[in-house]
Amino acid sequence: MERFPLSFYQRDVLEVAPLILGKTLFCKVDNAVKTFQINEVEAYRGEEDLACHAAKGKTPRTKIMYDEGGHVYVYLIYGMYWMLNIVTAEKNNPQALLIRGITGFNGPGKLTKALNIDKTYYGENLATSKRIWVSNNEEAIKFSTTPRIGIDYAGEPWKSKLWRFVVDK
DNA sequence: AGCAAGATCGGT
DNA sequence: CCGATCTTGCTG
Repeated sequence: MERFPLSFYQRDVLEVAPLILGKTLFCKVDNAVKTFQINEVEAYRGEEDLACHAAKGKTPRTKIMYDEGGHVYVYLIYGMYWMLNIVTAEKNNPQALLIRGITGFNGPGKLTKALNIDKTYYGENLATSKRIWVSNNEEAIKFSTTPRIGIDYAGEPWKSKLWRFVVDK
């Protein structure tokens, strides 16, 4: 299956989330390309979403979210865990999907450690990168939604939005 | 220049 | 529940 082009990511993050669930993530680890199924993601949707880093506007860290969808947004949290995100929507509409789970690794900090993902992936283009991309497959999946994890500080209505998408077992 | 907080995780 | 660990963005 061919990798998704940038256009796949250039629509609302709430549209991309269910579409990307169950799809195949390719990542080069120790010089070998490995594949994983994406089974948990969270949507962060624009400056109005107080849980989204873009709520603070465009900064050196968040500027990639203002670029067109299909790029990678990586940042360090708690001084020790890299978070892997995929930017969605059109240019200047800052949205991103946090990858929280893939086959074999549940938890956003654990999967980036397993894939050796760090700040050097910031801005990577999923349509042309040689070390990370996503492709379609024939998987038929069902999913459930829940509130997002660890963002209670954002308050209502954001902390209650059902913007965490999980593949059913 | 200094500081508080954070999209986590593993051990008590 | 608590600590590890350090970048970021805000304040002064």
